[in-house]
Amino acid sequence: MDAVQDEAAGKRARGLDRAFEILDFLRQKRQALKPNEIAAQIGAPRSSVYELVNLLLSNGILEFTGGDGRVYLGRKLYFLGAAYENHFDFTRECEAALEQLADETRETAQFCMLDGNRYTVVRMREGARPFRISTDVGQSVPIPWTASGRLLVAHLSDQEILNFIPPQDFRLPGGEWLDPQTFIAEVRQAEREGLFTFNSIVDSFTHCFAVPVRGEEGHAAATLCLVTPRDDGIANRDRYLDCLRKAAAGLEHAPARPKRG
Amino acid sequence: MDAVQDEAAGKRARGLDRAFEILDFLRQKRQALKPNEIAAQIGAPRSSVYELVNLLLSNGILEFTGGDGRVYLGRKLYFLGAAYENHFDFTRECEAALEQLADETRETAQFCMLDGNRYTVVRMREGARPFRISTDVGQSVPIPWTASGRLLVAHLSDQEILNFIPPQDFRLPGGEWLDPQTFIAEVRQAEREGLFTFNSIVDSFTHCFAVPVRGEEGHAAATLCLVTPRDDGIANRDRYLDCLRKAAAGLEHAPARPKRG
DNA sequence: CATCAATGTCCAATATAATGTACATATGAT
DNA sequence: ATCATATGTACATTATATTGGACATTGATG
Repeated sequence: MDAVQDEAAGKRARGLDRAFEILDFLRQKRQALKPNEIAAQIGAPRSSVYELVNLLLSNGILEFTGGDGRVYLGRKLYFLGAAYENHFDFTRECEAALEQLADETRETAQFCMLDGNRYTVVRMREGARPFRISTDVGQSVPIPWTASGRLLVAHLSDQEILNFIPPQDFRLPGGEWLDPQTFIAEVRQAEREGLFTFNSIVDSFTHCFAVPVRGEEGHAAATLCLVTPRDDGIANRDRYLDCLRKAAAGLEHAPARPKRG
Repeated sequence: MDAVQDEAAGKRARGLDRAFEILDFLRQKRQALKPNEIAAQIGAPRSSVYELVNLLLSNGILEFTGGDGRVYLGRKLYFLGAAYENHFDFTRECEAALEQLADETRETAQFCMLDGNRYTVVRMREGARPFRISTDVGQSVPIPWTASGRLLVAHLSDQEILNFIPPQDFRLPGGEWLDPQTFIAEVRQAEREGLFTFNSIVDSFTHCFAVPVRGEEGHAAATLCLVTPRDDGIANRDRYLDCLRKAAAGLEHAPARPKRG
């Protein structure tokens, strides 16, 4: 992911950066891996990875699991993540908003945020349809692939957006390239309207709705989304958008509120 | 916490260790702090802390929050923690067990684990009494202060226990010292009986019950506890222990189960 | 005003961390 | 048996990360 800084060949990577590269890689893979596999797949020197993995193991950041010396994210990370969640206590309100959306629309509802320079589904409530439409929670995805992506970068200038999004993320899953200028135009449109909807680029049968959840600084700290079958989405467009806006209003300013104090 | 390795004076700390020391410190404090304050309070060189904090900020591990350049744990940690929780999916069963305990006993019920070489309450359900007895979730506490602590180290040898627990953690909150040999005797007793109960050392009015939740390796991966007023605890001892054992049985082998094979 | 403490930035020195390489072992294919 | 691949360990080299200390700024206090 951050292999961008390979600009100057033969440059050493900093331990901290490599360490978090390893952690992020394990998160993406969602499975325990051997140090050797990690090294090969992230393109890092084996000796460095072994050294870092051992350090992380001794700190409880990684844990042995799955046997054969495989490692995965450790309990310490759970504790740290829980502390974050506790501090910016958005979980309760978030679940309530998703619940409400699911009740009112019977569609799949998602709460999404940026994960660095990519997009991720933080929490999800599946719809009540016989055939559910769902996504992997916690996987990060290129920003341009998603409706929410248009909203989440809207506070940046055009140039900042281009700097922020990795160039290869404009390549869509099918292989075609999305013109960055087209993307930026959609971002500005989303910004003006305070919403974005489209027929999903990542498949051929869903329609996506996204509205911003604004944080203290006034820009989209997160989004609430609905993922629906195309027909239903287009048929219920106005009602669904109303539901989303209502739910988002209930969340505003919640994400940044500290627990006590 | 890990200031133990100050053994050789004038030794440089490794960036990774220092970084996680900072993260852990923020978790303990449960509030945003300025880099300068962090440096002063953990006894690290200011220049090092500034450097590391900036690195962690640029990785999303820390975030500016609270103004005045204060930093706290970042969103990335939440994502990593969520991935851990997802992999070792104990949350659902855990909540169910606590719910059940709360229903049956009306007392405060806790799910506890080791956090490195200390003890921490991972999840809690408050009792239904007019005056609730509760603890801070996520604070780490010396192992010898808790009933659970006797169970969580029972798989170690006597010597390993002494090496594992920081010596100063045998000092009780009142200032008195707990004899390590007494502690070890209690550990062995807890191991034999598969439970530990006592009048809490940290206050004068509670009685604590703890039973192990055994993981795949057969030793206590976690504990379930009840914290009760002393009278009630002693009066209902047998019933409460039955409830705990039943709830723990429902959790066994759950903590280590990966989500998808 | 003078002084002190708190805060952040900058920089050179050197202890050491990241790396490449060699080595050891196991496993499976040819 | 021979070779190739996957995996882990050990170590010397050198690029650099950690650190101490100088410096600048701000705000509070006497």
